[in-house]
Amino acid sequence: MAESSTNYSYCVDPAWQGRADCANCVIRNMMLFSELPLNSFDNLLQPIVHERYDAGALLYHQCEVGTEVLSIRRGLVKLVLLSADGSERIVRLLGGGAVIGLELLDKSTAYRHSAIALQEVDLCRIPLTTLANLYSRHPELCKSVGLQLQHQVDQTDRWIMQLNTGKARTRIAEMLLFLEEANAGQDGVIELISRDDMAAVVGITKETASRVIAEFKRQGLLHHVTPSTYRLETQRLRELIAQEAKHG
Amino acid sequence: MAESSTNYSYCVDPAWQGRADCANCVIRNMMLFSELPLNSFDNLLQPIVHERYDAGALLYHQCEVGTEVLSIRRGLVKLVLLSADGSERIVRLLGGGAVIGLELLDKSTAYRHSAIALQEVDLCRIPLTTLANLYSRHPELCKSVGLQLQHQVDQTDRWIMQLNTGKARTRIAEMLLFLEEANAGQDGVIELISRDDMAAVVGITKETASRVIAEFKRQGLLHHVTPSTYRLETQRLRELIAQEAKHG
DNA sequence: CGGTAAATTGACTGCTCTCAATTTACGTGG
DNA sequence: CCACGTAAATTGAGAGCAGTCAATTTACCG
Repeated sequence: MAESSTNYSYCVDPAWQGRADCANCVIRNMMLFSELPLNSFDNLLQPIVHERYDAGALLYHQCEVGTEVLSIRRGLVKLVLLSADGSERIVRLLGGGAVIGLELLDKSTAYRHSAIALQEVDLCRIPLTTLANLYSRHPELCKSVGLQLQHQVDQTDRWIMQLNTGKARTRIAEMLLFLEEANAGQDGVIELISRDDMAAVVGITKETASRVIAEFKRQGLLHHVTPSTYRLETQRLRELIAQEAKHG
Repeated sequence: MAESSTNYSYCVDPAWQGRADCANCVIRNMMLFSELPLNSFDNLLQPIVHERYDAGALLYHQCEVGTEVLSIRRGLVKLVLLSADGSERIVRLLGGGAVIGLELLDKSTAYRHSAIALQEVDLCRIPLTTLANLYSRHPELCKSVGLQLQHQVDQTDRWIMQLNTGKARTRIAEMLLFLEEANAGQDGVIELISRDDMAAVVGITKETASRVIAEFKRQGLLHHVTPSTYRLETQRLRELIAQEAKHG
């Protein structure tokens, strides 16, 4: 199991930031406020801030008292649970369109996970007060929140079923296909995550993850494209998964 | 992994049923409609039906087209995902106060799991039309739905972290503690689930589950109380879990 | 009391973990 | 641009835990 030896740098001063322009948001149709009329964002007491973070940045920390919900515009974010003994487990990977920190709406004051950027990430920080403000004028916003939660439930169900069941080879294969979908992978080209992160996703050790990935490379299921990206042989990966399943 | 050799009997004609009396519901304060005024339930076009099922009854089936959300009043229900190869995985255990089938609100037509009673279960079937009806008059109902979803997210996170991580002994111990909480166990007395179900919960084989439970009995962590119930030594179980963690 | 399903137990295999060594990749500073 | 240092990834060897298959016992329902 992965050790939490890493000290994630807390990005207090993000590389890029500014007041968000929700009305002209490029991916507005996938975002939390997609159902709201364009003029809803005038006169907000607290502005919605648009920020950019580098890979590795800590967006918020488990148990930290929070006052903002984060809407991801671009890039991949991991939600991590820390256990008593220092090991950590990744319970979700979320990309553009996802909203994290929604547990704050549940009367609680603290975030329930640590959220860490796995790639360069663009996001909007939405203060709870702003959300309450918008909500009072647009109750239908609640439906969007419900959809967000339902998506997270769905992802976690898949997490258990596909990524945390079966042999290591199968799990890693499923994880690669998952990454490909999350990345909206052009032509099956994805950015791999670290072996530690793979291990924390599928519940094996980093050594086993490394062995499996190395084997996949040798078998031509993974092709080096650029220093940081790989192309997946998605069809063959799917066959491999089906094969393991049949064997039982 | 557990095989889906069992054919669950579809309980079309439940043992006990009648129109629900929501205004006088004994556990109204934990239910979906707890925030609604008492007179909201008059003039409903479609009645909310109260039903009772035996252990083993199939409440609904994965992929079945559904028109009702189920509010559990009493008893334990498992949500099961079936994989391509016939193996199954339990992704949630829900008791009184939980609402299942909420994925139907998400524009989808089919249930995403199979729901099966693990004990005698009392529940209310709430037609989607009734829910829409109530919702139009009481938008605050949306908040209750959000809470339900958030609870399910929280349970699934714990599921991955505690019940699907570590050695078999640890997982089973965590599962027993989970059952104890779900049962609101009097004095730590719980009704055990089958070894197959345990296996499908924590992701091991039924044989390993059996070995661990047998060992726990021998070590006095589990005491026979009645033919169907056992008392847990919760404190010692917690110590066992902490022990395994330290060893790492 | 008999029949069937569930649980237990055994023996053996095989996968994954663990610990350790080595190689590769990467960012920094010369 | 290259040299260097550190972190990440790869690989090996051995042990241990869980999976598999099979036999036996126990529990439960009629």
